[in-house]
Amino acid sequence: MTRDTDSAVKKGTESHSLRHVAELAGVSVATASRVMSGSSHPVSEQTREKVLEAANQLSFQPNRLARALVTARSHTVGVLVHDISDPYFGEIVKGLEDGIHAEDYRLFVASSERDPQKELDYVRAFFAHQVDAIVFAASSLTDAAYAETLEAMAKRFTDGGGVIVVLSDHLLRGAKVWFDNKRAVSEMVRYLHRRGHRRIGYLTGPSDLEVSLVRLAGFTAAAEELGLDVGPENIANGHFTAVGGGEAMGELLDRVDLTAVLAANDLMAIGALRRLHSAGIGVPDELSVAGLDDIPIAEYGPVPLTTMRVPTYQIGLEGASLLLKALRKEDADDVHVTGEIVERDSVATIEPEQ
Amino acid sequence: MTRDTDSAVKKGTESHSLRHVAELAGVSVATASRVMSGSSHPVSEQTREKVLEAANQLSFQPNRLARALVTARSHTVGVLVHDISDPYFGEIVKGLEDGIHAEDYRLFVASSERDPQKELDYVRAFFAHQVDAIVFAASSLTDAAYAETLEAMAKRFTDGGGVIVVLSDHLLRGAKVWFDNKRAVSEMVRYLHRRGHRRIGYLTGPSDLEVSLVRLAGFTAAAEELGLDVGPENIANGHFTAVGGGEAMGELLDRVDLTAVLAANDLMAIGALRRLHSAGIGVPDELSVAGLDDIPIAEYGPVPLTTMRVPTYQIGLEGASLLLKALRKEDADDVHVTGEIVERDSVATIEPEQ
DNA sequence: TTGTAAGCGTTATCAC
DNA sequence: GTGATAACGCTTACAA
Repeated sequence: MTRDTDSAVKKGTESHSLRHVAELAGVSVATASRVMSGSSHPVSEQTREKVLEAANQLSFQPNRLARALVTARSHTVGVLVHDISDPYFGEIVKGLEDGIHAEDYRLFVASSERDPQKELDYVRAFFAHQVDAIVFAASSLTDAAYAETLEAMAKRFTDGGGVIVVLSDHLLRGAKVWFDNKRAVSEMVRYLHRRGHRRIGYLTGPSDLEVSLVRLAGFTAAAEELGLDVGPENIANGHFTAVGGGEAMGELLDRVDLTAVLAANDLMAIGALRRLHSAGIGVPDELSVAGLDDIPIAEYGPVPLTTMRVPTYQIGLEGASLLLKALRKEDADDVHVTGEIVERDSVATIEPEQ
Repeated sequence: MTRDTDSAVKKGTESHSLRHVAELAGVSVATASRVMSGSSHPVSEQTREKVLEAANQLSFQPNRLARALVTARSHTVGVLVHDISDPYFGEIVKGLEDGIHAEDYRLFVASSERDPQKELDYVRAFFAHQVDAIVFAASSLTDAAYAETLEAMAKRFTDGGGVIVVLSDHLLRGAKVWFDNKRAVSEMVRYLHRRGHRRIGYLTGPSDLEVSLVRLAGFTAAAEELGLDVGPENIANGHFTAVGGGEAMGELLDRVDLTAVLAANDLMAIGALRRLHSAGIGVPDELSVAGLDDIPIAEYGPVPLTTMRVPTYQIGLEGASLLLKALRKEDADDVHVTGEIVERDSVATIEPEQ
């Protein structure tokens, strides 16, 4: 019961299968496959050329889906981010993509918007599409039911040979590219201290986000270490946005008298900057402001922001490298990347008091 | 020659196939398929429940690759952008993703970096992965060999039932979401004119990019229409970056005396802003500057930038809707989206001269 | 309403 | 060095 044996060598517009190539080359499908897949199985040079010629003539493209079905390797990777329109994640995705392109892997991208349900949906969808690896670019959410489900799913995935890479603090274990958020914040606090600041405020992010907690820990740890007098009144929280930063800044302004404010991320710092601007408070003359991340906007804000550069592109690239290694069953250590302080104009050097 | 009939109902950690579900439910694979795929083929309520129960117990996830192989629908879409770390594309991708998520489509993302070879590679890879549709988010490149190859590939793709969506000026035809770049620039010129400006400069982008040409055409058309005196000396070109904009601004400064400068995009405008700032030229008091796109940075620049908002998220969303319609063989008209001018602080109203 | 079996486009096993 | 042919996990005639 053949379908269209006759149409064998029709050089039309439809997509051709290995069978067409084989027929045109006058060889078996098996042989054609061996040539096209770069198999190690021997094929005579003459035959190889015939096949290549036929494939070329038909513009043959092997169907990766079919190949995936039999090899159990889809050559696809799923990456989960919080928001793909955020350049932070955009850079990571770019690094990942550049890293896996060479080995001919493709990237599925999903933006969860920090919605636990959506996040689980996307991971499930990745599974359905048989991705070889999943990259969690963002930190995990702190929803209990979500955590449990995700962990169970991850276990099945890795047990089945799937690779998990995390590029952030995450409840899931897997190959990890590691930017030490706690240490980064501590370092920024020490930097401010070095510039003479003693009364320092902190704008923290939403407490249901792991990063928020970690970064906050970095602040309190450094404050304690340096013997700074920071109580709860020195800390205000808001969303990881400019608006959130502005509001938090407003709170702090009402509560305490400070010489410097550190924000949990640049967006919040920019919001703080704008708030101070509209309140007529000069930066850095009356109050210093520092951020964290060095997003593109940081440079162009009302006052060029002093912040710490998180090497996002590199994180993506290292993640890709780790992922590829894991896929090859090579083991590799977690990678630790470090940021560096980018000094711009938002922090003043002052005479230390007390 | 059965493989592991015995392991039928093993509730382990490996991934299960329809066969396992069928065996656990005590039905045939066909019946299980009919339930899981939501087929219209009748299945008794009792059987359906048994199957659902079994699937649930095994956490069964249908293998989309296998399904795609037989239905010739992969439920994947590829999107090609110039740079995924650019929020312009990030927003589009987000809109696309949100739009196709509901219908359970997944998104492959590829960043071509405007490299013709890379772009073709990615498109070929999309084909190999049997995407149902390809979205060209960025304008096409103007390389002749590239154009020819791409056109041939596109023809084969659409002939085979593939859907092409373009979200920008593109050599390829397909469902189109349309932002009239020429008109947008013209409108900005008219806006500057309304604010009293007569001596207007233009910072244009690289001439090997279609958008550059189209936007430039918008400038010259409006200038002519308004009887403005703009010769070649009023136009400087540079890359679509802040650095490029700064350099182009420098050129203009050396050549002509202007009251306003329009940049082909916001990044260039910001570059111009910075250049003017360091040259001690006040914006908007001494010179007005306007951009185009309304990227996130626009608001936070040295001077909040007056520009035109390109509804990127909406473009993505409409693109998704068009794509879904085409996939359903419904026909739909191209969608025309419009931008609106966002007035900030970089443009002054002046007394028209001459 | 259910089941049997062919087939999607590959690769892999086994003969020759 | 080459070729049949059985998978991979699913859908879909066609039968029953």
